[in-house]
Amino acid sequence: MALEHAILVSLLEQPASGYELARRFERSIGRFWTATHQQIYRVLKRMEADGWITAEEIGQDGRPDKRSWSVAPAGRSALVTWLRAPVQPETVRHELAVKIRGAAFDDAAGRAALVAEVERYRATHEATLARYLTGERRDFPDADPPDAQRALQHVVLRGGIAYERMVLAWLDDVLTTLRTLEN
Amino acid sequence: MALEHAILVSLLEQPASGYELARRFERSIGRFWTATHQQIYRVLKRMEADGWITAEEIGQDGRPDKRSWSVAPAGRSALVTWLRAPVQPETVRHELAVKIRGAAFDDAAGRAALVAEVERYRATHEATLARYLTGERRDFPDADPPDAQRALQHVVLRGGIAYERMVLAWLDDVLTTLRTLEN
DNA sequence: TCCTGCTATGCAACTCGTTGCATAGCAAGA
DNA sequence: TCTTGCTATGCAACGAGTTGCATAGCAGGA
Repeated sequence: MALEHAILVSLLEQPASGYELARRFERSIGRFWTATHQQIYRVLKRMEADGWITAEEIGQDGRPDKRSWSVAPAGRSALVTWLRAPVQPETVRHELAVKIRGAAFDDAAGRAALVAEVERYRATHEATLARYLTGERRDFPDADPPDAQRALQHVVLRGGIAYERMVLAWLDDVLTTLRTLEN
Repeated sequence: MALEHAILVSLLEQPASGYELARRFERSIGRFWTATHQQIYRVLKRMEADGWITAEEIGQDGRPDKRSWSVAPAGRSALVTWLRAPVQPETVRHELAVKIRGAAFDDAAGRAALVAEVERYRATHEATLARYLTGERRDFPDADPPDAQRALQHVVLRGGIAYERMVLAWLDDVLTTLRTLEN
């Protein structure tokens, strides 16, 4: 219900083609909202029909043409309306937590496999944290960024960093707990 | 794709009716997996057809009959198969983060409204943390719980507590940032 | 007495998200 | 030369999740 609005924010920060949006959703925006290129193209079409965004055709030689999308006034006012509506409680899907509780109904071999899986999972989160920290040093070197847009981007990034640190600490707790059960 | 498995774990921990499951999903399981009663009833029907669970009819006077579900051997082996498969990367939907970045494109009045909204949101998370801590004191008073099932439930609960603490700290950061922008 | 809320289950319609596939040309490496 | 991978867009089908509504009896308070 809010993919439209995530796209509006991203396009206001910087106009983009569907393909570029999909890559942003893999990177920075994917930190708090995931979407595939299919969803994005479908929603872009609907948003164009609603007059929320307008396209500029860009011919490129050697590559397929692309359509660069910008936010129209109607899109901007739709965004503002949504911004001022109450925040919906977040919906959570932590598959790993289900598996951890499920491990009580598997045997020692299954729990050993889960330990390996948690270690793999931990490595991906460690890599994500490293990526965030690199991005922070690159994009926010000043202690006090001046404009609102950058300050808000930074505080959201700090949220991502805090989340990853919390996850890593918890996964260590999980590993300790799982290993204790093997004795 | 994994609601079935969350239900299997819950029913292995304790058999339940669809209605009771729905309440568990509002409470403890909802910490890491949300589901409405509609989803649950539909999935239970499919799981019964697949022979994963069996029902025991319980007649109650003064109340509608209920069907108490237990996990059949086929369900248990389906769970074990799933437990040993790789964990899918979690899909995130943080509407609030979208709104925070979107606030750069609203005016001072809109940002003031967002501050109020973040405060309301913060209060719900503070209440959730309090609920978790109360539950922890009630269900895990010992330093070292003996059996695997309880130890695993506890480590998942500690994850929920760590998450809520992280969110509260981040929301304070967000409020400070938003208020700085007003000057 | 009426209204609200709880237990208990379910249908129907709709939207959202996922997966597989298709096109098409260029660049770079094996 | 062949294959892989990247840019760039899209269709079709399916599965998952959401919303509104319906039934039904009991308990408790206004």
